[in-house]
Amino acid sequence: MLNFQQKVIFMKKYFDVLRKCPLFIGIADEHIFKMLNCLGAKSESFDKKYTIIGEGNPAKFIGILLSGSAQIEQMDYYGNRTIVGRVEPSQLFSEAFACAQVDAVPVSVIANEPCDVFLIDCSHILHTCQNNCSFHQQMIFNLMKNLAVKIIVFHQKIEITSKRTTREKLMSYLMFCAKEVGSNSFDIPYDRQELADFLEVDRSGLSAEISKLRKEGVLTSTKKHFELL
Amino acid sequence: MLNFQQKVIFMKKYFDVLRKCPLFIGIADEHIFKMLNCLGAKSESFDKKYTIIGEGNPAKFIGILLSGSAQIEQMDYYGNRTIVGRVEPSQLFSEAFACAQVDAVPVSVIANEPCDVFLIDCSHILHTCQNNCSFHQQMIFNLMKNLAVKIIVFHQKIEITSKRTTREKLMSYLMFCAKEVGSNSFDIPYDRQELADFLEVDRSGLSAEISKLRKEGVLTSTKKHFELL
DNA sequence: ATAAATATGTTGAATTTTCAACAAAAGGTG
DNA sequence: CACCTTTTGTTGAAAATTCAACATATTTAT
Repeated sequence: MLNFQQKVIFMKKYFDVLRKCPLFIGIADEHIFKMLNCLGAKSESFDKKYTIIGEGNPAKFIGILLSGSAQIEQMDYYGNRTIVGRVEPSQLFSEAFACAQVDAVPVSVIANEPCDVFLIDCSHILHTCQNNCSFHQQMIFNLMKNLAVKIIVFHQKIEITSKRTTREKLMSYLMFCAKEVGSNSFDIPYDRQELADFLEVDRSGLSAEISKLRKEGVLTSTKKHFELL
Repeated sequence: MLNFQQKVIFMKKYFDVLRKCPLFIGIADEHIFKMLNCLGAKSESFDKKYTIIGEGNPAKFIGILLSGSAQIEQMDYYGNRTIVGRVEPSQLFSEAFACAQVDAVPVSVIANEPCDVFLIDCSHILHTCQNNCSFHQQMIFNLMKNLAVKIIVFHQKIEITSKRTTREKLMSYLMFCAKEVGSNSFDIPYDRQELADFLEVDRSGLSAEISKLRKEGVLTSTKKHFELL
């Protein structure tokens, strides 16, 4: 009951976020509420650094991030972290694992800041709902497109991390950021350790490389802000 | 007309391959022929080393590999090749780019051996066909699941290539292969250069590492056959 | 405001990779 | 079978990464 109340609060508070969610593209505003009920969305909140979805657990839920930001992380048995990607409000997470119905999610989804989320039981997405909700087909189509876009993002990550040197990885990444925002001046979402874990390099070596690039006049940077010269 | 004849020949010759294609799961045999026509599938053949889909071109087609094998390759501006993955008969390729409707495919699909393929114009998949083919929804669903599985595969690749040393990358990959076939004795699909390009390491260093592992008694191998001890 | 905790930058040594060049083995072809 | 081509293995030198340890900012909490 309490959860139901929170769900209603979230739906109102984050309506603008929800209508931008890839899951609801092409679906009229007035139907989004109905669908979230139909899908049995559960509302949850997570504090900074908390695990939203834990590595190794079965993939039960598709997540919609409503506020805050989260990171997709992979850990190997040596404890080395790889940051696979980042989740911003409106975006889905864990949808691939839910759709592929994997026994064990190979990543963790970690809250970077306090996060509000909706979690949708994937069985409600993969099987038509009892009410035979007419928007289900549109949603499957949306999910399909969303997954296709995520694969493009993976290709971009491979293009960056397949480079052999820290400098090349960093420059590939920064040039990609610049291209994306359409400016040589931009902020990156990662701190140094996170950037290192995203680029799959050593943090201290990354710091050294950034200093070197500064001295060479290739870029200026303060913390998370970069400018390519 | 000639192409239509070849299409019919392919449909008959490769029917067992087609019915295993992720696109046609849950669709009765007798409907697959009809659908391929409905989708306007084009049949094509490629010789070894030929480019089936070229990097930089717009994503127009979803491919179904009927025979042979193909590789997904990425090239950077230095000419360094990264092998993203491999395509075996029955599998789809380029479907993510087609579904995401990208302007420029970021990879090339290269025939490893002589290949027969079907190419389906993605507009026929993304928009309901004129005949309002009743299997279209099932196909979208299948495509969605297929894309989800491919994302899992990307996570596996990242788990392997995010390792920092050639040895760790190699061992991760080999252990993954062993797990997949359920035996410590298995063949890999790559030759040395291809394996190096898949693991994103130097070929000669990879050869040296394999030799070292042999001497240490960790594995035996001849060409593409490996056995973990 | 101060202390504590976290993040970033710096450095040198050890390890590892890459690169280039070549040798040896395997495969294909006339 | 001999020749040519391709693949694989080997090596040493140069370059780059990682690792550990520490210095310096910066942020957070009390």
